[in-house]
Amino acid sequence: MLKKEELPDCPVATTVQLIGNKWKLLILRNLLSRPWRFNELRRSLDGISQKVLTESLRSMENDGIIIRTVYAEVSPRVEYSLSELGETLRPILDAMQAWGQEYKESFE
Amino acid sequence: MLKKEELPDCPVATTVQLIGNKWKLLILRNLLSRPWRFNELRRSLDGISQKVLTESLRSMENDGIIIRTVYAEVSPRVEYSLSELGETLRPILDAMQAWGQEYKESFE
DNA sequence: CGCAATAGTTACTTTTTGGTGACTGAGGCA
DNA sequence: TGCCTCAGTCACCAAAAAGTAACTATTGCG
Repeated sequence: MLKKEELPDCPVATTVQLIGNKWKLLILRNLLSRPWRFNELRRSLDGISQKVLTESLRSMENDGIIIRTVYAEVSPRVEYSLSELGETLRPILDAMQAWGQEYKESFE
Repeated sequence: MLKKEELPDCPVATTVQLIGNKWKLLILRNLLSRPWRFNELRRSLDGISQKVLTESLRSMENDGIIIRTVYAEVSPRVEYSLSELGETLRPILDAMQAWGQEYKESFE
């Protein structure tokens, strides 16, 4: 979790620092609908490497926007879900989704 | 300007491909209020190098979200402003601004 | 026993990105 | 005359990000 002093003055810059990155945004897009397992995310995010996926998940967990839950099962199951804070990011992703939709439709 | 075939299926991924990058988002934040000159942007975006600023501006110009206007004056004046398409990004930046604000306030 | 799946970590290499400094050319100013 | 500003470009080098491959532990299954 970032400390207050490490945050930029500008609110947009603050948001960008936490989620202004390709893979984090795509992970969030997935987690908005339901919890996802590690390998499930990996298969869904075309082109992401295991390393980058773990690094992104760790970073988002540290920032308090996602929650990692380990189920003591066979075989091991780890689920990633949005925290309450993560849920509050939904309007941003919704706006991006809407814009992308419009943009793509403008080509038809 | 990207062609339709180069865009990912997912609308969020499409948006991310165009503006999912630290400096582009901060440039947009500035341009939402008014047109900015090159060196004015450079001074405002703390830590950006001239190279990265020009590259970001060129890329956004190619994608049709900003407009570069050269005024034949002494000394040369170049202004960057949002295109109509760029204007439609406002809700995304607004959502990011609102979230960052809330997030920062949660530390007080 | 040996293999498969899960969810990683670690070390090493490669690719991409970004930074630095020099240069442009036109006019303003002391 | 020489230096300043503006808005860049270009070449080169360093740093950061990402890819790759090997390895971990656990348990079930045939």
